[in-house]
Formats: sequence, C-alpha cells, structure tokens
Amino acid sequence: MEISLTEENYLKAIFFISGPQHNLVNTNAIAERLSTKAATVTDMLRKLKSKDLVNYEPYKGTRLSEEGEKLAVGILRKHRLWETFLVDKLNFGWEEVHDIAEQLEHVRSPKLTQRLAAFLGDPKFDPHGDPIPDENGVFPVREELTLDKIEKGNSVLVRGVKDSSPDFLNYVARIGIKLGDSLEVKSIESFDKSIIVVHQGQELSLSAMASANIYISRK
Amino acid sequence: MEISLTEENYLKAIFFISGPQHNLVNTNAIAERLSTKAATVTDMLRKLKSKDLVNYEPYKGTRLSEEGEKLAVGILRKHRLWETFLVDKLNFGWEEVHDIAEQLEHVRSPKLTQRLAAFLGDPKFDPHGDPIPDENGVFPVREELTLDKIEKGNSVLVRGVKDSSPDFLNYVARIGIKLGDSLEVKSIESFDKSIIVVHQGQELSLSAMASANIYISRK
DNA sequence: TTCAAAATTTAGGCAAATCTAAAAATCTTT
DNA sequence: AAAGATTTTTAGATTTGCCTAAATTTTGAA
Repeated sequence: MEISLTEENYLKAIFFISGPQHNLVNTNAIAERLSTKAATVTDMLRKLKSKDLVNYEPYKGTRLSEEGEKLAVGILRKHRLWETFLVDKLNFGWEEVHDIAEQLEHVRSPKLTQRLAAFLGDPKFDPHGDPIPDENGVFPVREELTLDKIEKGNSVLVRGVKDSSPDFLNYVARIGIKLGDSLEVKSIESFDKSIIVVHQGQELSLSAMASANIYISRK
Repeated sequence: MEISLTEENYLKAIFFISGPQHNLVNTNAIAERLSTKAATVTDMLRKLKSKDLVNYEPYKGTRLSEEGEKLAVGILRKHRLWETFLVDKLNFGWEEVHDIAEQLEHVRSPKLTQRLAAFLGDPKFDPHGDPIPDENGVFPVREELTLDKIEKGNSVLVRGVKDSSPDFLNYVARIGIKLGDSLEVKSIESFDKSIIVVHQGQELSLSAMASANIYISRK
C-alpha cells in the first residue's frame, strides 16, 4: 500500500501527540501541530482510517493502529539517524539539523537506513539525546536524570535535552553546551533553584527551568 | 519562487534530452522519459514557461532558460554527490545507487549540499565517472578516452562509464570491474574488435560495444 | 439541567498533476 | 501540393491535499 509524504507527516504528528501512553488524539491538536485546518485533518483521518493506519471515531478521537505506529516509528528512526549523521559527520550544530532531517526522513530505502545506521555505529541516541528505535521499532532505555536533581559539588556529563524546541536548542547552543560536555554544579540558589555550573572553565548561570530540561549522567 | 518536486524532475529531464548543445526538446521525448503522457507535458511546459524556467513555443519545442538550466544543474550536482556518498561511505554498489539518489537529490538545503561535498572531499566525478558540477554549475573537464582506443599491451585505469543504463552498470558490476581498477589490454580481435583484458589476474573478454563505453586513463 | 461555547464534521470549492479522447498543427511521402 | 501520418495541443475528468463557511455534536458553566 502506498503511503504519501503527507500521510507520513500525519502519522508522525499523531505519534508525538499521542505520547508514550498512546492517548486519544484530538483533531484540533493535529491541525495545530501541522499548521493546517481541522477540516483538512478530518479528511485525512478518514483516509488513514480507510487504510487501517489509525483508529478514528468521529467526534471521539484518533489513535494509531499497530501498523500506523510501526510506520511512524520507522520515520522517527530515519529522522534521528539523519540528525546524527548531520551532526557527527557533517559538523552541523544540533540546533540546525531538524528541518533537514524532516526532509531526509521521507527517503524510502530500507537498505539505505540500515547502511546509514551501521555507518554511524548503530547509535542509540541522537544529537539531542533522544532515543533511536532499532529496526524492530524497539526504543533503548535511558536513565532520565536531569541536571536539577544534582547536588552541589558534583560533576556530570551532558546526555541530551528534554525540551527540544528550537527556542531551547538555540539557547543551549548559544551558551555553548554540547552533548558529552562536562559540567560541575558549583552552587544552587535556594531562592529560585537556579544553579551555577562550571563549563569548560567558565561559570554559567542556569535557571531551574533550563536545568530541569538537560539530561545528564553522573561521572 | 517555489519549485515543486515534479517541476524539478521536468527540468532535469529537459536538461538531459537537450544535451550539451542545448537542442530544442520535443514534447513527446519528455513524456517518454518521464513515463507520462504528452498532454500532461504540455500542461507542465506552459507552467514552466510562466515561471520563466523554459523557452517553450507551442508546436516548436522547448529549451531551458538560463534560470531553468541553473536549477537543473543544481539538482544534478546533488544527485551525483549523493551517489558518491552512497558508494564511498555506505558501500553501495554503483549499480544500486541511482534510485536512492533520485530521492535524495530533491532535499533542499544549500548548506547540506556544501557540507556533503566537503565531507566527500569535493569530488569531481561520481561513481559512474560522470562529472559533478561545482557550486557555480561549472563542470570539470575530462579526457574522453574509452577502452576501445587503447593499443594491445597497454595498461589503463577505469575512470567511468559512458553508458550508465542499468543494463550496462549491472553487466560491469557482474564481471567485477570497479572505478579505479587497472586493466591491461592483452589482445584485440581484428574480426569484431572484441578485446581480452587482464583484470585482477583474470582474463576477461569484452565486446567492442562494452569497451567503447568504458572511460579510462593511461597510467 | 440547560444552553452557550468549543470542537468537529460536512458541504462545496480550488489548485496541482495526472489521464483519455478529440481537434489542430506540422511533417512526410508520393 | 495534397493526403495521410505524426506530433502536439485542447477539452473535459479525476485524485490529492487543502481551504472557508455552515452545520452538527460534545462539553462545561451557570
């Protein structure tokens, strides 16, 4: 069965909105994520239902079918592999790769995906620290430890970001923090939980919100 | 101005049919190359003309405008860079990369193209030996010497193929000849101009047609 | 619980890219 | 140069993805 590029984007959107608990997804939420109109989404949901890629009940909501989820995860795998390629091999910054990967993720060739993964060393996490599902759609697990959980005086390694919005990625890139960087928690402000960390010899101040969105591991 | 993926494919088709002399191109020739119908091509030519990408006169023929040619060459550059990536980095055979590159060539990101080229060492020729235009659309020149021009007893290096049809690429791949391989012309049959070459210690017989389609350089 | 607000679907259209069938223009052949 | 063959365009539809406006269903607040 042929899946159009547009259909792929709908599946991906539903996958993300649905979240890890596979919640029912609202028509409006899909419309907003894809910057389109609710009426358009309704049309597409009927089509996806006819292809058995979603379970959609008018006025109730939408969920991916098993097949739909498999496709969505496959696209996600390609997206994250390409992001890894762009950062690791072509030296892009992790904040600039999303839009390019959005295009590359639609290239269809199972062999290409497999070879690309091998070329990259079968990475488990992408440059944002997000997990890359394997060829069977299985996600690697990761300790979800964030910087705000660390006590004063400890040193950690940056493993990823929880919030991968352009705003946050740009912020993190601007202050110079990269995957694998070492941070030492110098002090924690008890008033607002903001922290001072030492990064490459420089002291940086991070808000509680920022530190709660940086995944780290103890070293 | 927005150029659709379909429009890009038309520009590319016209570029190839037009050839190095920029000949006028027939509507039917485009239809055949793109496996579509003449009526469809007429519609598209009117659209491309309205965007000033072609000079099209009803019943007369079509030629790319300067702008149209620039776009076509840009796509060709991306195609050949991706083919090089697939062969050099992902270890694909040169006969299997065309369809994948056909998808990758449409990814839009000047920075990606530039970085990819740099990553590959700014190659001048792709795995089939075809020239890769630079960022300004300038093609590298190459001595167009083919294997059938070589006298008995000489050794040469394989530089590319003149005919890059799947049939020929598969044939060449099957007998094991790759870019950069060394060949020694052992004998030339005066009856049909077929030749015997030594390739990696093995003797191979090549028809006149085959040898006329293999680009080589003397060593 | 009732009724207005919010969410969703239906109805009717549009543009892009395609098709078939028929008409028109051009070319070729005697 | 006229007729027939070939090429190309026009006319009229179809499908996909999208839109606005109106109708319908659901939700939530008084």
